[in-house]
Amino acid sequence: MGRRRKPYHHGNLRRALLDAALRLVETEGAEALTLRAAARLAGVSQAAPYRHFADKQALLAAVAEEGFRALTEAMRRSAAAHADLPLARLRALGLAYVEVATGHPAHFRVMFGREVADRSAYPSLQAAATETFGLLVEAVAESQRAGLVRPGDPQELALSAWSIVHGLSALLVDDQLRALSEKGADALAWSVTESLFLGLAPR
Amino acid sequence: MGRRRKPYHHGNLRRALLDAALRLVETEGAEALTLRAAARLAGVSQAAPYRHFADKQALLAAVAEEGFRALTEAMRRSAAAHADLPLARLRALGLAYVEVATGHPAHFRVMFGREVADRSAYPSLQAAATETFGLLVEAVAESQRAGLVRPGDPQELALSAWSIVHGLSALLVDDQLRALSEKGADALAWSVTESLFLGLAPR
DNA sequence: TGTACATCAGTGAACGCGCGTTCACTGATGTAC
DNA sequence: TGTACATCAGTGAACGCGCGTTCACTGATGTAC
Repeated sequence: MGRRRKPYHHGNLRRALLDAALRLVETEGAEALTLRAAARLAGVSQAAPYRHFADKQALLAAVAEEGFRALTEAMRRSAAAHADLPLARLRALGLAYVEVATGHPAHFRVMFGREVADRSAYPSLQAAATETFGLLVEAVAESQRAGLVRPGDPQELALSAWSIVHGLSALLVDDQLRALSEKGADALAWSVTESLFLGLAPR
Repeated sequence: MGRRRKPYHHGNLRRALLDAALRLVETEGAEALTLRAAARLAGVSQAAPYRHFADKQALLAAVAEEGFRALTEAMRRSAAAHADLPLARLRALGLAYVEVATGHPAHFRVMFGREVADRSAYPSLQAAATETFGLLVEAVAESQRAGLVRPGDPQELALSAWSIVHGLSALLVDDQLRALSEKGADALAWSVTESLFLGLAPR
């Protein structure tokens, strides 16, 4: 009762800190993400985050994990549009990957960079990343069953797919292609997945 | 004449700072590279570097540039072993790329990361990177002339090649594949370039 | 060959900064009886 | 339904740190005459 403008307890500070961290990363880049800045943005004292995150690494790991979840979600959604076309599904996964990466470059960097030094200390982060890759493996296997992808260890073939879309994403995100091509990320992603299916060798 | 153990002038401090910076990056990672640490390692005062580098960015840019030069050199050397086999040359370039990256992970990160915020401020860095990519474009064009790579804009096809080897390199360097495969980097690079040539689709 | 002097390459001390983290604390909540 | 008390989630001040950068300086070098 009465004014509750500044309640002592926040309610869901963990969530609020995570949101603040995401906003910081999106708007000012990964190096702007400090515990103090996140606390500031969430409107609490600089010591408050320690009730919810053991240290800075833990916050970064949570941010990275959330990134993998969002990526997986976007890829799944994108593939769902091609329910009964295995190859189109596989390609949609790749295109979505590049789109998410270029749409959230700083977040992408946190997901893959060395900011989280020891990933094995954060099993749920590890799991989220594995799930993302799993989508590709599954789609490759599916396409193999339909005779649309050549035989071979699906995990090995999926790694090629992952490499090519991850590589393009990294080059785009790191602004390496600016001088090279005036094409948009989506056009490049289309061209690169084309090469992935056809190969460089003539048919 | 006399003792010259501690001459006032260093001789080639710029080079010494660059070497120190490289050693720091190699042994302790990119975040250990500070102007002060480089000065310390070179045995000069912390203000001395400013005679040779405008600021920290300039040192980082020089480190990155040196990385691209070494990469280009390694790729060239590697391709030279297959003088008259265009496709083997192309593959050798890719394998060398992955080998250099995984052999010098921290250096690789400085080359591609956002440490150097604005690459366009360092034309010679820009040029060094362009030269590296140029090797791939040239090798693709060469293979096309020999009928070993399908027709198409060589630059576009080379981007696929770059993406796939860069992606694999990035995933390896960022320790993303530990859980996935017990294969070595070279075996993965071999498998991935195989996919690049053959494509995923059956032949 | 000698000398005055401009220029260059270092020194050493200091600045201000924001950071991660710790600490003793206090306000709020919820549970046992 | 009321109350004592343990527990929890925040506060605010402080710590030590290493960093990039600036400044007035000094030692060394090389060049004009």
